[in-house]
Amino acid sequence: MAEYAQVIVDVPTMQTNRPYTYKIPTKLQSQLECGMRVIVPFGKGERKIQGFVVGFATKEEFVENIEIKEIISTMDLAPVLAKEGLLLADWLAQKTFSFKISCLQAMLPNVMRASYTKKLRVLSPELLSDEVKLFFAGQAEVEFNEEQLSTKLLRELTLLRKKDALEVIYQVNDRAKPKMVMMITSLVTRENYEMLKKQVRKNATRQLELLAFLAQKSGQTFARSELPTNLVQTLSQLKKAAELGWIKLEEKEAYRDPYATKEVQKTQPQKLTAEQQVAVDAVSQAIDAKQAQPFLLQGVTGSGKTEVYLQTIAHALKNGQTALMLVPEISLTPQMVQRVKARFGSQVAMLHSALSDGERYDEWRRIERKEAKVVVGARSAVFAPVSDLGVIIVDEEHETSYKQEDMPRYHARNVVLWRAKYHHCPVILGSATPALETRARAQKGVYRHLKLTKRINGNALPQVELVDMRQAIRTAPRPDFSEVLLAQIKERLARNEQVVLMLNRRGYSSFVLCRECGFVLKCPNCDVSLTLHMDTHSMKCHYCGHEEAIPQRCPSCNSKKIQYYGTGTQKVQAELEKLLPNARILRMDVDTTRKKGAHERLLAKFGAHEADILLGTQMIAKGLDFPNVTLVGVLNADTALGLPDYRSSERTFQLLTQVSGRAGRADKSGQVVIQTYNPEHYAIQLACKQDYERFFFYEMNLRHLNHYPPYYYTIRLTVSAKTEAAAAKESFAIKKSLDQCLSPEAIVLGPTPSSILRINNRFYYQLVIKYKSEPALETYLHELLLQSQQGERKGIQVVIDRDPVNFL
DNA sequence: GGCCTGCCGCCC
DNA sequence: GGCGGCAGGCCT
Repeated sequence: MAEYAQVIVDVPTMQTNRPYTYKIPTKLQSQLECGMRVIVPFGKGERKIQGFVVGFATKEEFVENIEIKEIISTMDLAPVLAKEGLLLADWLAQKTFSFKISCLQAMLPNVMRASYTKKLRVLSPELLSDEVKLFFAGQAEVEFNEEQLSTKLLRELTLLRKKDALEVIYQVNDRAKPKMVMMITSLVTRENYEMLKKQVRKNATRQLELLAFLAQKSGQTFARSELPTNLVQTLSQLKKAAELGWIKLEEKEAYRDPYATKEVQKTQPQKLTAEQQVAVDAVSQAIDAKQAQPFLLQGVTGSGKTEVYLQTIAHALKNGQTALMLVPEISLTPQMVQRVKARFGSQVAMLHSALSDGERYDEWRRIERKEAKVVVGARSAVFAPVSDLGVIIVDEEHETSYKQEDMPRYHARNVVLWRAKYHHCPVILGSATPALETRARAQKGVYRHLKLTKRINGNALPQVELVDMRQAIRTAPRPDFSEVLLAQIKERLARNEQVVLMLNRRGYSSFVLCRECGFVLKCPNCDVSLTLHMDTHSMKCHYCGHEEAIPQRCPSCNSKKIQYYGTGTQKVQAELEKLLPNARILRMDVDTTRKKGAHERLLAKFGAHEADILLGTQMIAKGLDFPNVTLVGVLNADTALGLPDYRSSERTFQLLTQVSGRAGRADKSGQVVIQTYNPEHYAIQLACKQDYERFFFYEMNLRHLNHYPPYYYTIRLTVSAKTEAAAAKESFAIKKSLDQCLSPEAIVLGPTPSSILRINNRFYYQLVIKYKSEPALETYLHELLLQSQQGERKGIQVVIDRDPVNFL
């Protein structure tokens, strides 16, 4: 047995990718394993911190003349991370320029992240001054936080500490406690009942009642809560009953099942179309052959991708294997979840952001203990502790929400591909509008290309009509509604059918502008205008959360001619109510869906036809399936097109194609109306025709000409600081060292101020590196990562983002 | 000379 | 984050 353990330590703001060596105390020699969490002393102050055991060493393996400290204790009886998780963390840290500790933490449920508390304890009470005594208020131990103390008190406390009159205690708190329930098995039988009864005092009525109760439940196991409370009040009474041999006691883990209340009707596999059958067969063969083969399943909306997913999952389960399915957070709500639950019942574990930390931990435990064989979840579910994976599915694989925006900045799709290699299992990347990178790999044969070209019900794709707003605005009854669209809406309402209206939120919110002097109300902390929120009657900043009252007079010129400009969902709703006073309108945006479960409730309401029009932002475009919706209107197709992001065409195309697919999914045919100021733009034209293939080749050509992915790799460096000068200085310094390490083939854009220079009183500059092959770059960026930690003290932050999903 | 303060490097 | 070390400044 090794004497020493390698530990990745969790020290806030001081992160290394180097493990530290600790001595294993004899009492832990036999039980310590890789992947366990431990508590170790760190630094001069012997501060206690959490760490992960990632390896072992013997004395010969290191020749260093430093004092080796001992592990204090373990936090786990069994490893919380398997070997796969540890290997994956190494790979992630390397690929995403992240600290290993952040990768390890990302794989565990939140509750396993240590929380630290600091306490002061009195050793020599006689040395304390009156002020310090007041601080302790008669207690021997007090929790404290430097920031909350006056400098005078702090100085005094520091002095007392030097004199050993006080000591600081660091504590690591583990919040991961499985909820336990006491299970009782009755050992009282008809045979021994009389005998046991004789042993009880005649006047002990409670005991006799209990015995009678147990005789009724003979041999059964039940929770303690099912025992009438008047029979057994305390745990010691229970234990006594166990001693007498009346019952057997057991502690069992209780799970908080967030879906427990809902009864789901079980569904059977549906009959497949020829195309679906080809897809299911291809993936099933790869499952049987244990091939780590990725498939691109490209199918128009309504072509039955989900049924392909479900049947391949069933195939994996039949082989005794498990399955992992990722869906975008937004569509993780009602319908997709229902369909998976309906097929696989209690074998399904759900992981999504609406779960409480406790619920999430319970689901994680169910997976780890192999009680759940099918895992469905959003981005972070990609780390679910599933073993023996048979197939992994990524639905709507082009969704940008699969990319994590903070450390570790991973793309779930890439993690999936890694895990598939590890488990030797196939991957299905499903989408109607695959990311260009994905489709390009299918072109090259890296992914196998499966196509679903027909809608299941044989319906034609919806008719799409473009409205050129440059013309239409002249006769439009309201600036956001053309005559054509309004007429179409009225027609549906008359037929008692439903309508979905979408507006692009980006650049589409209400702000306040003074018509006298042109003053625009801006956030005091960020370089953005404040957005009007009618529900709270206030002006809000979407970046830092700043909130203030709606001005009655212009703060600049004191004119009363200050009014709302632009269009938010709220304003559109108000317009719509004026145009169609009898229509029932449901608004769905960030504001109306903030509360837990609100998203679900709104959709259920719309599904039950309690509203005629669903008005919302991007979130309504995804995965919804309402048979009675026969008209989809897009109010502003092009607001995203003008953004300085090379992906804006791709985004617009995807969004329009997706939302168009929402119309007429069942027996009724659908109509789509798209209002735009750029009717001739290729992304809009081709989205109208639902022509992904032409869009793909056209866009690929542009990417090739402009040196963008998938022809080039990109890395974005963002530098932020408290002053603009500091941010600029640091970013130019980085640019200089980059020039030294890069080959002439690489392209560096910038440094330039970010599109929003100031957010929350920090200034942002950015650099973009475009390259094909740069052997020295990865090493340089890892050095930059370690270096950037020093800068953090001076308030300079550097963020390295490989393959960023947006350039803003 | 003594001691407070700010900055820097290191922590198994 | 926290601690010791070290350099520079000002007090008595």
